[in-house]
Amino acid sequence: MEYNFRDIEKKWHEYWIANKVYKVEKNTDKPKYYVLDMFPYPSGAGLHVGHPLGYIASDIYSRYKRLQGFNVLHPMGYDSYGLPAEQYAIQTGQHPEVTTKKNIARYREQMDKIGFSYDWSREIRTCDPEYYKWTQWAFVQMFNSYYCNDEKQARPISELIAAFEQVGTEGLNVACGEELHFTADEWKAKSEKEKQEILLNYRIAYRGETMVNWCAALGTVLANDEVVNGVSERGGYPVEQKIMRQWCLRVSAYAQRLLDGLDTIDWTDSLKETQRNWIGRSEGAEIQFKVKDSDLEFTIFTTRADTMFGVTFMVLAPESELVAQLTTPQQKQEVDAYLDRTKKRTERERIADRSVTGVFSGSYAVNPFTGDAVPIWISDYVLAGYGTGAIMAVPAHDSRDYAFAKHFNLPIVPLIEGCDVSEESFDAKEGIVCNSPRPDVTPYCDLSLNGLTVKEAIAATKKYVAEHHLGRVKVNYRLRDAIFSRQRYWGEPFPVYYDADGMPQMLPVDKLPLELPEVDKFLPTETGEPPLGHAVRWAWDTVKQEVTEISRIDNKTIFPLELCTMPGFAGSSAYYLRYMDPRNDQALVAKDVDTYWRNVDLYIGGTEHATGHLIYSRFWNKFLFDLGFVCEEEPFKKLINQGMIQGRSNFVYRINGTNKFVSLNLKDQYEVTPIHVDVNIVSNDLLDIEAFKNWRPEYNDAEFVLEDGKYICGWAVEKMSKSMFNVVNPDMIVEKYGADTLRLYEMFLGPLEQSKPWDTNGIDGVHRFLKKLWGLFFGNTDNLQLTQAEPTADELKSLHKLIKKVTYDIEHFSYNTSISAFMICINELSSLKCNKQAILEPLIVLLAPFAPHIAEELWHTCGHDTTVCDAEWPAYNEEYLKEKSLTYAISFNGKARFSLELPADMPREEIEKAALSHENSAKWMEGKTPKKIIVVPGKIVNIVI
RNA sequence: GCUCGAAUGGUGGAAUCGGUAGACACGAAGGACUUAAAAUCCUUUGGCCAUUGCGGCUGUGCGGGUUCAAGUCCCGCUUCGAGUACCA
Repeated sequence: MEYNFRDIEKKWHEYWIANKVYKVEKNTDKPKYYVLDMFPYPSGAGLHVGHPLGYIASDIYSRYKRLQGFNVLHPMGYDSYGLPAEQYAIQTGQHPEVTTKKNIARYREQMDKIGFSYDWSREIRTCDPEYYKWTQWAFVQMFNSYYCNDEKQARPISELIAAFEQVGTEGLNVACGEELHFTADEWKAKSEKEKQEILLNYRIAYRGETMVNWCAALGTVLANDEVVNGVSERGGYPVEQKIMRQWCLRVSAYAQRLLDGLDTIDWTDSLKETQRNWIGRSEGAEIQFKVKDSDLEFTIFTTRADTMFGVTFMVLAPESELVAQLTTPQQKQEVDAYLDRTKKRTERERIADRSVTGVFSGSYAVNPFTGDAVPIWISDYVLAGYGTGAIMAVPAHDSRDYAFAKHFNLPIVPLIEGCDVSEESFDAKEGIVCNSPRPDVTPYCDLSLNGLTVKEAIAATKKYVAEHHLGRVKVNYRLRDAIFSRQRYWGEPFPVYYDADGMPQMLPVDKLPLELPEVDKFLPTETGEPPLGHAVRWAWDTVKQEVTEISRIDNKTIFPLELCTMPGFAGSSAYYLRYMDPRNDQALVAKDVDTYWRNVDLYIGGTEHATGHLIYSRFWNKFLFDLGFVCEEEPFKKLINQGMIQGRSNFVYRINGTNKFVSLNLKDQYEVTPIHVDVNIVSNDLLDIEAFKNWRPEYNDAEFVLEDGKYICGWAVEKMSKSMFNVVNPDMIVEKYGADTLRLYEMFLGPLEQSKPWDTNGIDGVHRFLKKLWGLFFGNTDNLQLTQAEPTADELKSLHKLIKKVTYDIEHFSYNTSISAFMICINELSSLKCNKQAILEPLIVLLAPFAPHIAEELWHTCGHDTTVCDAEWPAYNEEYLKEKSLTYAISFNGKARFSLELPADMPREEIEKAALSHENSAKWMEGKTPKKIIVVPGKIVNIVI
């Protein structure tokens, strides 16, 4: 009987659905295991062959864990809010909901063909009101919370208000936008509006004036991780800096916990490193500088407190508030001109053009350590958003300050013994400090750093600064708060309206979800409001329900509802929690359900989310943890990044000026132009000439220069994209070879975590393997050939070797080598002509995670009426693996020379004797006596002569 | 620039703790079956030399080192990839 994968796969898909084989419920009798894929954004292009790579890997692991007796949660859903659907809607007028539904249906159809073991009854979609109710709910919780630095956790904002009423800001240590100081009486005297303004400074979800990445082409702001190389990640449009009032999440409050948490989870070092860099903790000091001939004072941040004696100028960011205060009348014109020029530059231009620019403010600062007055400059190499937006410049030991000093001819004072700063700065934090203070000047303060190492000098300076109230020790983080507003339609609406004072108010939780209204246009309104501004009725009706006294609403406030929507990462930040309890309308996740499933044991997805989703999710989860809604602080215990599948493009070579194409190895004899050819009409780099002629009309009468009667195409690794004609759809592979072959082949391609080009060239090998396996059961006949005979030692050894190997490999996500092991085992059993049920049945179970369809078919063929998913993972028996004899490599001075078969239980002295007395040994001994003999049991005997 | 990772036959890759490098698969060459093709099976396949036999030499990007023994560990480079980029 032929291995008819089409019938088999169809049959078992239907069976799995009909019998709800993959449905999973909380079951306290069994240990739980939660395997999660990063849910996809359903794009119009459908899945290509790269998408399922991670899904197959996680499916194998889920099925394996289930066979081991775990209750496995393995869900799937769709990240269905986002820019592309909306962009498409603007272009075509098709409602994003329509295209999204269509795309989801296509994704589902494609995924179903591959035979995943998802529990589809738990499917979620981020654009579903039942789902985004809980996204909005979480936002309300964040609005109603602040972050307490002492307790290192989020607390209800009501506690903060109570504290203000009792003691004001006395002893306050909380995360905030700017440090405010007031007494309890002052607080009580404030108007309601003033109080609300102040509270926004502390809320975890707050509205703040922030410098945002504004993308004019998309008409919206973008988060830092959505901007790549100064252009938008989606679409590649230019991005500029702009100050806007936006909803923000105080992610920065969690910076230290996000950093510390990395030590408790099993992620790759490189991914942890990426997150550490993104969080960007740096320890340093804030030091105050007085302005000469003025009462003004300002603060700078530095990690090199040891270089205080080498400060030769100060620099302010152009956006700094200090610029206006410190610019002298004489310099005003020049400074204004500079600010004007800087503002006009987009982020991208600033990145592209690194030339040194700046302007003198006219003011001088007094170095508290030397008493020197140093000029204060303004330059865009200092960033407003980091530290205090002002720096002390030490050109001798900072390359940027150095470039600036050279350009504007400012002094450079070296502070490390023996360093040469004539050509470049000495940035390394090493060496012995000198010139601090300089020997030729009278000391201004009683601190001397001379003779100390840089490390010691930093510590000494910090201590001095703290003791003399010149500043304080400070830790800064690069991680910024997340900007949470998007001026878009296709996203979660904010459950927010504005009261008569223009202050934001949350809708009551029992009114959630606030549903996204219908609009007829997806562009901003004529008055520049976001697209939701078109939904006049919606805005009005929603607020009317909440604000009993309509008259309180200022008539001029036409849209008292928040018209922005939430960004893409909102919906994906807690979706793993919702899978646990997807239909619960009382809670994000019920307590008992949460304490059973807890968190994700294995998360598989791409590295592209390292600084976006994986930071936001961890933040979001920690926040929910603080408020007691979830029981685990980290959402993803173990994380594996599957590599990217690149495209493998094929080329034909057209002889210039003709319609004649020349095969790869002859192309150098002609002047040719390489042309991308659809990889789907190329097989093993051989062009299907007829298909090529029919591919496009202009090739109908193409001529060919062949080699050995074949046309061989060239190839290159490129991004998988339509324009390169290198997109391979999983459906086509499934159609041609079956889902099991696709699954095996994707895993066989190479290590899971490695990026690699898709190359169909080797797929015949794994397909052949399945056919061979099939042949073991049926031979060349139509009937099952299984016997009940006792297996031989060789057969048992072959099987148990496989069990051991496959178990080890799955645990280590080394799927490619376990498939090799299957191939070896099948080859061995084929040559042994093994058709014994006692051997083949456990083998089916081992294969079930990888190739579930054929495994299910053979399992039932063996006479089982339950599904193979409920079988038990076989255990191996070391007894069967024991060798009677071992092959030793006999080496002389480390160089292996010949091999020797020796009994397994031979004692060490006997082994040495046997090696030395072997007929070949005399030749390599060259008549010398061995100095030393090293025996590695079962492996090697090395004779040192 | 900084951080991290990688480099092994014609190709994808294996070598799990430092122990016979190249498993497994593709491709290629030759052969069997077949009128023929497909499918299937068998043999060879890192390079060089010897192939009338055994075999020998060499070999994991480059240069050093540690070790009885290095693809694997250490030092210094080269190339490629990923992330990040005026973060003071």
